[in-house]
Amino acid sequence: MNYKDTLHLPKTDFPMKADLVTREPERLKIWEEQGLYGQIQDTRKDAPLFVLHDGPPFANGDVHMGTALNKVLKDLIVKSKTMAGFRAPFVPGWDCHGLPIEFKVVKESRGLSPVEVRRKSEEYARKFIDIQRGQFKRLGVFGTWADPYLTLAHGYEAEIIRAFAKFVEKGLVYQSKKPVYWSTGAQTALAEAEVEYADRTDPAIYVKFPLVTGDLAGKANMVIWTTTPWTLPANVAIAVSAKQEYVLVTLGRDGWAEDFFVARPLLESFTREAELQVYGEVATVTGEQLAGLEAQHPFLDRKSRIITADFVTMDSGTGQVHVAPGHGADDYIAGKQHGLPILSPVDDAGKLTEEAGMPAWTGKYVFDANADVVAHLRSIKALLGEQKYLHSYPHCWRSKTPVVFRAVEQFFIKIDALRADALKAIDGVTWLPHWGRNRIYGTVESRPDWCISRQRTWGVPLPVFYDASGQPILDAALARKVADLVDQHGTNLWFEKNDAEWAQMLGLPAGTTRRSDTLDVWIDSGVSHTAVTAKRPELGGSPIADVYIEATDQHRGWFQSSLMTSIALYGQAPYKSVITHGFVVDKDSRKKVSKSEQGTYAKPMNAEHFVGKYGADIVRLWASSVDYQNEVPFSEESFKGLTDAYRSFRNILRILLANLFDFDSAQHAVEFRPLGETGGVAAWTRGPSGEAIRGTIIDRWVLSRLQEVTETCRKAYAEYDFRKVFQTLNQFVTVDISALYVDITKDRLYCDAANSPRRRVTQTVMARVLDSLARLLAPILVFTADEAWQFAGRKTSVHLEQFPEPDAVLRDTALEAQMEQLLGLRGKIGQAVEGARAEKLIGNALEGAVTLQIADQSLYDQLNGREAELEELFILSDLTIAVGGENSARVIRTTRQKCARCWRHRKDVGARPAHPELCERCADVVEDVAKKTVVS
RNA sequence: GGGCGUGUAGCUCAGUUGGUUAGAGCAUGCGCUUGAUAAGCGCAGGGUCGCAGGUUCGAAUCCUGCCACGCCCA
Repeated sequence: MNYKDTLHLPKTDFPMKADLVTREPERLKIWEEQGLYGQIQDTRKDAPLFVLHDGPPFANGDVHMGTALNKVLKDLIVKSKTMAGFRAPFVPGWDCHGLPIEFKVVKESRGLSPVEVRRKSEEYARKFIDIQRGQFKRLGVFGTWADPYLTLAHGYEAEIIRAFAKFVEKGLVYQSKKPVYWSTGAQTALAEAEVEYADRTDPAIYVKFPLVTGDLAGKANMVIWTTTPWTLPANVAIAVSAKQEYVLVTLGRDGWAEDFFVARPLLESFTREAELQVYGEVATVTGEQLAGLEAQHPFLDRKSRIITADFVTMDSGTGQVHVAPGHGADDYIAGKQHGLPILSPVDDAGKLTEEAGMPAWTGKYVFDANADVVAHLRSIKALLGEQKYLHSYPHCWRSKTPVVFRAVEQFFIKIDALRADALKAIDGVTWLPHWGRNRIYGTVESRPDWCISRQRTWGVPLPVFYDASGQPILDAALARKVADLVDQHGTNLWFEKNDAEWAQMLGLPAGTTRRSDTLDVWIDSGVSHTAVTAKRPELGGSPIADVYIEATDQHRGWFQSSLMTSIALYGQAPYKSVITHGFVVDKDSRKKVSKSEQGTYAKPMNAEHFVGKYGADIVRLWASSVDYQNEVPFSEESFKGLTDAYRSFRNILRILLANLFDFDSAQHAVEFRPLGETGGVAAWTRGPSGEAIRGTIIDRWVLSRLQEVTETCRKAYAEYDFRKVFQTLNQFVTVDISALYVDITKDRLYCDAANSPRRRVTQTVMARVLDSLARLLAPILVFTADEAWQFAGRKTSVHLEQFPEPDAVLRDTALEAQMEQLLGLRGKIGQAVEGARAEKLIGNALEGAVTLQIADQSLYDQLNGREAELEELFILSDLTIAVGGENSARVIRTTRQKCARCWRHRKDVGARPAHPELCERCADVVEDVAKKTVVS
């Protein structure tokens, strides 16, 4: 007879195949229709507020795995905080202005007017905002997607200008002609964060400067070393090291010889590299003694003054440094100290101007002019040596052209006025990982004044007017008036109206002009604490957020720009804690995945590719499984491994659901109760009849483990340690639930009478595990957890729920320890069974008769007489236990008969004459089933 | 070149104040099951814990140096 029909086999419609790629969008649509995000906020209306403030991604390019990691991590925080009982709104944003967009637009169509460039740039930004928004939503990220914050919104732009007004009011803004990083490719000043270093070969030359004052006038020469010959037209001084010894030596070659000053430590390397002979030493002086003398510029009618400076090192060169205050930061400072002129005879495109004083070079790109300068120096016999010099040199991150230092009129924010407060504020912030504190501290400690003006079109205009004489009017009230107009009309107004119209609108005298400079985009995103955090009612009205989380490069970027502006505006940091994550890098090349490299990868790196191939839940599982605090190596291979982890989660949810097919918790659930005096062990009482049933070891153990897992996960979520959540749940699911609990309880679930107490106990435990698992997984597997929740018969989304609370009554550490021992014994049995199998004694373990020898007397005493429970626990038919020796197991073939229904080999098979093939338990069940069938 | 950080099995990661034979999941191999079945279970192989010294009865863990990689700075 076939008894299969009398079993309670698992049954569910929850599909084994996830098919996330088609199913996720359907669920997404339902969530949207229900307004799930709004519902979540409603359920948390009165809960304590937790604000994660979104750092705005740039509105350019597709969402790649790096962006996806960032956004998913944010979502994991927001969702886990929500489920921990907070009201955690998420307002996503985009950084919309800036060079990369303008660059693309200008490249596409040349010769556009500023107004047209801005219109196209906005179009471009909005296009990518839509693309990215779609991709972020598809990843299951919840937030106010219909109403994000955009730095190009009129209201936001107005706040930027108001912030500027405040800076002006506090006397933080000044204008100065100062050397800045200048991109000749993009024709603008660059922020430090926009500069990247790359190798480059330049001519390194030694240049003669004859002394023209002092005793040695006409008799001795200075000699400098430089790798930027094109800056020589701007030379106004030569710096020496005050305390350093300089030796006057006679140098020459091929019959020619002259006297030169050279720093003693560099004499050897200089003469070797310049291939000069040392004919004799004439005198020795210190740098201080040289100071004040003047040398003749090699090709211009100008004197170059000898000065002392700290930045002169003995690393390379001659110990005499060519100083061009218009072309270097150190040079500028030295120039200021000594009252030297600031020359910068280079135009926006990096071409030498007439001011350079060399008509033949006018219009030459500076890096091309190098060769002309060298040739000219050689022809006038001022060149003492030349080499090719490979060095790491700053380049523009956008145009990839080498950067020049160029002095232009720019506006700056005085960092010195903010530095002390900023450093103090840094120590009031929690940095995660903790070394982030040092990172930003060092950056803030050493950063120079903030150059906030840009010669670009796609940005917020610098709200400064110039009087008839061309002097800037730095006036907060005026800037605020501009802000009010911008609030209504947007910043396009600045470009659409002319000077006269602006003067009229603001009541300024005729002849007042304005310029086309825009503000550094780091100001845009840097004031989001004011334009968003403080302004959005749902975010609580304070500019201070609970947490910022971005990639590590933002220590120099957004974390810092936000900090400095916040210090200027409020005197405090805009965040309570800052978390950083590493970059996603290609596993093989170790190359960072970034937008500017997009399209250059051999392998796909777009989030869309992986979402479309595997599903968002897999991408999220990936994000939760990696060590995000470090660099995150990424390959499709390792990504595939996660699909297996996903499957184990899904299959567990499925088998739990399936085993609960005839379980109605209101009707069948048993109660958990402490056992009282016998200890913390839990027992159960059945509802209606009230008889006490003690759960078996495995039930009580799983419940205990569930409490531990719950506690661990809650704590890990609170510490943003998602990897730990992943590991913990993964192991719980694969080992404790799948390999142990589900496997062990199959017999009772399938074969016991439907209402058998131990069957209902098991289902009660499984229901509890399912419930906890779905909640604990919900922030990570947003779609799958919700799907399981729905199949568990819940009418609303799991995302409206809270995390389970660990129940101390159900925790039983003594039992856990005992289980540890039992699992050790289980291992011994497993090995013995394998052995017996290899010898063809048995096929499967149920055919074996196992004798288990237990070394520990007290364990044996506890187990003796509980063979039936142990047979179930070890999934055996025939177990005998003995004590002594060491833990071991022996297996022979059992002599017991196999029950045709439960397939176990039992002593009592055939005890019921009516059912000769069955064990008693199965006979009872079958008879009961038969009766019922007759009745109905 | 300087600062910060990282380096444990093919992959993703655990390794408590130093303490038995360094663990888990996945992957691999070999079996079992066919009543979770495009599933489930078991067993096995796989690591000189980046390298070299040192402290210690004992080091993946503490110290020093080096190597590789990353970020930041020059």
